[in-house]
Amino acid sequence: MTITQLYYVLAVAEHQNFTKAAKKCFVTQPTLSMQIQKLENQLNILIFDRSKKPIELTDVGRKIVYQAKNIVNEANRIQDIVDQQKGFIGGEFKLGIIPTIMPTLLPMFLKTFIKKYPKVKLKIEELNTEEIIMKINDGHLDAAIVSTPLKIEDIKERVLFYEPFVGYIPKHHRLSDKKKIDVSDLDINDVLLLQDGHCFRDGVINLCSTFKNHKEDTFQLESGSIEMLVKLSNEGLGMTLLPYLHTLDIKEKERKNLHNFNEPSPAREVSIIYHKSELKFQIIEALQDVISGIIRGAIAFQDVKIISPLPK
Amino acid sequence: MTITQLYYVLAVAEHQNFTKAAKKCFVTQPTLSMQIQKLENQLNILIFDRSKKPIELTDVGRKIVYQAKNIVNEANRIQDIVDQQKGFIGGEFKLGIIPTIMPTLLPMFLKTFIKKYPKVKLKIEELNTEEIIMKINDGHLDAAIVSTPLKIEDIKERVLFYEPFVGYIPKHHRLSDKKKIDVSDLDINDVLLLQDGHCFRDGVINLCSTFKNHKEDTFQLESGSIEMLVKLSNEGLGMTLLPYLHTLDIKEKERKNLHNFNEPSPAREVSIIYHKSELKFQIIEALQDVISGIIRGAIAFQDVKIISPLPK
DNA sequence: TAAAAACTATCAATAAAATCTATTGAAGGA
DNA sequence: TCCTTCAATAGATTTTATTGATAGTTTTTA
Repeated sequence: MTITQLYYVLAVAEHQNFTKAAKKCFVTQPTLSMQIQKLENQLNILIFDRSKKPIELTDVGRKIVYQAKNIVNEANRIQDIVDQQKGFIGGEFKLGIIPTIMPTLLPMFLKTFIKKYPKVKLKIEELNTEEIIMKINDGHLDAAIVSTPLKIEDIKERVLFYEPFVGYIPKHHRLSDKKKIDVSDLDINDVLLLQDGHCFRDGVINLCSTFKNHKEDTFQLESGSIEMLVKLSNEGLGMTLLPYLHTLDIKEKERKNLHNFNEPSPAREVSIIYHKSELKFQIIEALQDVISGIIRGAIAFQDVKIISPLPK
Repeated sequence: MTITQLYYVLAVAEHQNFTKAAKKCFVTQPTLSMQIQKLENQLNILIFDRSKKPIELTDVGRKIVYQAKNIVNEANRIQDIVDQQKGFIGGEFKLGIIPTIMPTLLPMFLKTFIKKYPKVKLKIEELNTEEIIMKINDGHLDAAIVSTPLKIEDIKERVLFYEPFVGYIPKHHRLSDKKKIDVSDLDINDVLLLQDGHCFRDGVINLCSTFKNHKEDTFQLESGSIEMLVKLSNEGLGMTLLPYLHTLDIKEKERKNLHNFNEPSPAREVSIIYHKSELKFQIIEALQDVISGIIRGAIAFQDVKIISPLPK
């Protein structure tokens, strides 16, 4: 059994077609056919059911593909280990970012980063925290930028910055006259939230529950984007909370609706997280450096109180 | 990079000698030298420092060996997946057992097991807990039967049974008139112990320390086998404690010296432990089944209190 | 201190394998 | 029935792994 054979199996499993898989592997179709047959003979089982069109995996085949993915992933890490040793900063790097951080942070650091580290091929994906954790664990992501602390086994966290929450309070709201708002002013039933699955939603709920009871299960408007929250709020549907960086995008005439919190302002902790194996650690450090540098100019630091991003 | 190359690297890392490693791999020494050189060239690093005698790993080498172990282990699991699918339970299986369990438990289950699973080639080794943990981690053992809980990272435990402690109290001993003894009766200075390195010794010490101070560093008779403990005890050198299964071997005329504990009787937890990668899991489950079945008939269950096998 | 032993690297030869081109054969659709 | 699609097969070719012999070191032994 060779790693190459496993790689071929994965290609066929993915494309459900020997010819296409062969192209992806830069070999001819007979090569794939023969190598996979050889593996099947050695194991004395069939990995693929060739009678189905398109080709399907057998039951064992499915298990073998799962394991083969593991093996190929682990094998790829050997090169990473070597790169790390050499201090080489380059190669492909897959970074996940949660939706409420992506649109504000990415434009701030991306240009600087690719200029400083031109050999790194950044592949950035917008994912929610749950997906990110899975993908870090199975090696589909090298690192991610999320709201912390998560305290997950096998995953390390490095804080990038603390992003205060800012209240967005439309005209005629009961709080619109207060210059600075306080956590104790908040009422969960009056705060517009993001849809389920966003950790910023959970952070806000945690913040409100500090003083009030849990959310009542009455009708509640929920939105998929922070931009939309602002619009809904302008319609008079309630106040909302924004992460500080999002307030930089608020239009001039709406800025008067922004109300800072009394210090210590509630804030979310934003970190870069990665697997404890610390593969591609040099790139992770490079990212941390660049982002921290950029942020130092953007967020004037204040006294903050970190709100957990975890549900319940 | 091939799995074979990684396997060669592991062999050399283990034996610190190309020639011996080659023998273990059933190839000639030049094969190893060349394949490892090829890998080193491809990665453009040195895995081994050949200037040292015996050969040592370089810093990167150490990391690569760690990862190579992962990969080779995961690769071996492919065959296990196939075996599992076929319901095949066989192949070589290396089992470690601690000295205080070996002589009583092994005869009880061995015949049944090899009769039920004739295709499994059991290789059983008597080792102490420390050695067992090392060998499970480096893959020299597939599983082991030890006293638990150990709670060691990367090693899983499955409880087989709870084995109560039984007092062996010779004539004229201060406790020999009590029908049932109590933990609080014990005095560490009066209990014959096994030599250092036996976890049963540590268990007994833990048990005694529950009520008394630590062992005083005066002269103390210590024995290497439980059989010997009984003999020493018969000589009037003190009482001793036996694991329940050992009491089944006590001669008829000495049985009157056995004194059970008041419930909850102190007991040791006996488990089968194995690496978290769960290689050869079907065989581990088969062993568990057979042993649990046998034990159900041998130990009438009672209320027990588990004593930790760990020193201090 | 010289000789022997132990050990790894190198070389050329060879056995084994992976891969390629060309072709066949089977299944599905027009 | 005749294409088209696609995997399997055959035979040739290239690549790779392995071997035995040997050279060059270092370590051990006498």
